[in-house]
Amino acid sequence: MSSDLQGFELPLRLLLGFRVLIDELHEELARQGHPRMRPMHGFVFQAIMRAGGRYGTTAADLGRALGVSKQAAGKTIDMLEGLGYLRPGHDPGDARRKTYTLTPHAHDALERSEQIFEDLRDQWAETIGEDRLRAMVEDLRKVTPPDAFRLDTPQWFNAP
Amino acid sequence: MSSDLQGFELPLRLLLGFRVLIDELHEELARQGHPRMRPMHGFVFQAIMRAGGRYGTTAADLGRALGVSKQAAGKTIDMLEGLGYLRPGHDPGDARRKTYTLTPHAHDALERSEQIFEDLRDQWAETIGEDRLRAMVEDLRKVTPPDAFRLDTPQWFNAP
DNA sequence: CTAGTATGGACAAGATGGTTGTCTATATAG
DNA sequence: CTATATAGACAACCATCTTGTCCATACTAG
Repeated sequence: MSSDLQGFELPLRLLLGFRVLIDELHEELARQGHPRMRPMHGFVFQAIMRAGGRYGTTAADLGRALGVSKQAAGKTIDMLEGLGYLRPGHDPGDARRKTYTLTPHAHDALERSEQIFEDLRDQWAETIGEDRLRAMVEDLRKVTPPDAFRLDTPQWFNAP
Repeated sequence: MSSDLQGFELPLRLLLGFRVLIDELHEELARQGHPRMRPMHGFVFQAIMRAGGRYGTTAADLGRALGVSKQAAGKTIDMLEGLGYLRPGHDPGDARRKTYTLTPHAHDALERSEQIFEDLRDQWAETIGEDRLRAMVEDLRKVTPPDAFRLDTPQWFNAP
């Protein structure tokens, strides 16, 4: 980055760091049988695991978890179901709820993501040192909200 | 963040760190007379300053600099011109080029952004320590591309 | 000088991914 | 039993970026 960015360097490096990890994750995921996974799908899977109830997660649940409308969440669910990552079900105690749970294919994607992130983390540790990397994450925890799972609008940096 | 994210923590914290800075920047910018500035406009201003020629930057220049189509860049330019951040001009040596340069209002926004980022940086330094913060940026420099000004598609984490 | 090629800008159409609003069916609280 | 809240389906709309086409201007090789 050229010298004239000065004050912009901290945010920019954070964004670039994120991009580097995410881009490499998805290159590798594509090689490992998940070519259609998109950058946010891993987060969506996590949200689906945690947001729902006993019998799975509904579009409304997911929308609340991700901070988007239930309609937007519904479209994401349709796509993921089409890709074989979600399986529909129902809640025997509430006939309104159309639930979804992760398929084995989705669990495979999550496990591979974990492994790939771990490998990338190890590469970073080799470059900057394990202690420094640990310090970085620890420090970031101190300056970011503790439980920010919602990213609020996924297009937040384009949003009006 | 709950414990089960494990490997996702590094990328997530990087993204959250970026969001925290950008959100606070724009809250403060709004207070300081720039309520319509959007998260990427600061980067666009930087790109406009550096991407063009002697007489300013064209939509095609900007598109190349940002990694988007010239049409998309043109729409961004239209919006920024409408907000009073860009002034049209022309290149006396090339009648095809419709150039744009930053207005004083845009320079004001850039200066205020610099100042606000500096203040936010100081807050972080107070929380985690000046040395640790410096180490963080230094380390991120080592693991990110040196001159990545292009963010390639601005919607990269939604892109197909 | 001229012919061919490259580039800037305008315009239109389409994809994507989000929004709000409305409707019906089911649940739940009083 | 009635009133209210919520799930889901459907439709309309909006924003942003894309591709493709077209014309005017510039550049380069002969």
